[in-house]
Amino acid sequence: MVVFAAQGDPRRTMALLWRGPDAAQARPGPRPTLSVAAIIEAAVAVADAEGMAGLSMRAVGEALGRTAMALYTYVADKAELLDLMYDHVHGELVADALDDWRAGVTAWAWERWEFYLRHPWVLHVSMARPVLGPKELDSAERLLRVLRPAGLPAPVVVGVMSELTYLVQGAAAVVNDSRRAARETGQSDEEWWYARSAELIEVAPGFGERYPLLTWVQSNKEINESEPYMEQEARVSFEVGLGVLLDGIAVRAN
Amino acid sequence: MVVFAAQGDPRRTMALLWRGPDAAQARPGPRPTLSVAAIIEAAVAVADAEGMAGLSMRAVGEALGRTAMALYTYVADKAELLDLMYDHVHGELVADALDDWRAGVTAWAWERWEFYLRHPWVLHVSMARPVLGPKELDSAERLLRVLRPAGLPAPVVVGVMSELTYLVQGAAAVVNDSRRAARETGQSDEEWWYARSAELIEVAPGFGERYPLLTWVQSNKEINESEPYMEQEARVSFEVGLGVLLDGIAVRAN
DNA sequence: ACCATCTCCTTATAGCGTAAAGTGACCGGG
DNA sequence: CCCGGTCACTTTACGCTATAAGGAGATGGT
Repeated sequence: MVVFAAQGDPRRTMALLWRGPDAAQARPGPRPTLSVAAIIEAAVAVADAEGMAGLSMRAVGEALGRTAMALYTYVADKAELLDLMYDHVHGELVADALDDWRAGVTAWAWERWEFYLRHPWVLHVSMARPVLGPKELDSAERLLRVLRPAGLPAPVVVGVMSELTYLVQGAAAVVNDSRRAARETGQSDEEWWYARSAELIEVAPGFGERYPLLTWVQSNKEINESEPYMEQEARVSFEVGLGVLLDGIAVRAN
Repeated sequence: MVVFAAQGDPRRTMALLWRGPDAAQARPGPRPTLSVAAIIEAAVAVADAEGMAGLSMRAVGEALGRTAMALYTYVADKAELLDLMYDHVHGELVADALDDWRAGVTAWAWERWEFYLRHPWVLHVSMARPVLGPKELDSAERLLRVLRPAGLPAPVVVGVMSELTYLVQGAAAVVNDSRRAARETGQSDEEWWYARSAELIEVAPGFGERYPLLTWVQSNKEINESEPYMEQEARVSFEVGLGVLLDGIAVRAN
């Protein structure tokens, strides 16, 4: 369900992204009862609540008391709407440079973490054809400002920027997917894991001999029962991974 | 389009994964003309060629000269088929420990890179409810063997393992998505980028002043015309990111 | 007042996973 | 040797998706 930038009329989409909707001048025909902004807001609400799979033109229209087709007066198609949604929510991101690049990168990473948990559908928008809206570009520029105090050369900065993004997105995706799985199947992480490991032992006897290292890392985990299993797993991996990555950056800093 | 493990009868799926199909004993009724193995093979071929979005029960059935419904004699549903496909292709992965952990991790990473470019649909299978098939677990155990010579404590190993996976998957996803976009839109990376940057300049004058750091990193790129733009971008980011991460691991090694 | 124009609706199409029911081939027991 | 139970496979159908096409009705400029 990865989706690309609108292909119908990129110029139109870019104008909507950068100039906002055209000023309403008096014209024949009934007065519009919706607006691009209202549609974006409703669509974000639907996507936040129902996920990317639940984001349908019908659902957005219904949230606004209209039919699906009514939306096509305001946006070219679903891909354009998604571009607008994507750039819109990037306005929530504000992390900027701190004197200490390490503190700055850490703050940036946690802001992103929260952001992707708040808007899981954003992870399903492809980065292969970036939207290039103002809010997305603003947030990219700010990440570069955050990294600047480390004094890395340009090619390394680009690589590190991508890597940080992949790390947060990958870990956040695990949390999002496990929450969705728990909701859709009615089975919590713990219930799922308990059932699966029982089956695994049954069907694969001699697990400990065949997988000594998996058994080793698994047995060395401290489990906090107050947090769903996969969420804790992903969050701790994120923290550790971020620390290792920061150490790697430090090697090349200054 | 992220998909989870089969939920209908996990025990059945686990048996298929670990024991293979049951031995065929003579029974009334017409002889089967298909097999789970043949269906998996055909489904992988369809998914490799058409992507996750093109993987439909109808398409797989057609590839085998049958209807979609014929498959349901062999697999419980599409989710179970996907689990079987997922574990099956993990049999292609063979990277194992080398004396030098750095060389070992590098070899592992590039094997994964090629793997995800060969099977783009694998990136759309969620890690929140792992399949837990033998081939997937074998490859996880081997990654742990690759990392062992670095002598990291167990919690760090888990974090690093996830981080390496997120890095390869994230970068490979960009390549896969850009190839798919080029195929579906008939517009190469270069054509797309050229058109979009022209629109960007038109709609956002003063780009250089508003985005000095983006302008800086962009102008410091060497572009090799023989490789599609986004692919080169992703591959170079992957190389650089991997190097930085290895440096970070080295800080904690021994 | 009229008409061009615009918003919004209804209808229709092709494709998805899969439930339900029908067809006919095959094997073991009488 | 044939018959009844069983199984492979097909057809049909349902509700879901994005969106093309065309119609209804409201509005502002002339």
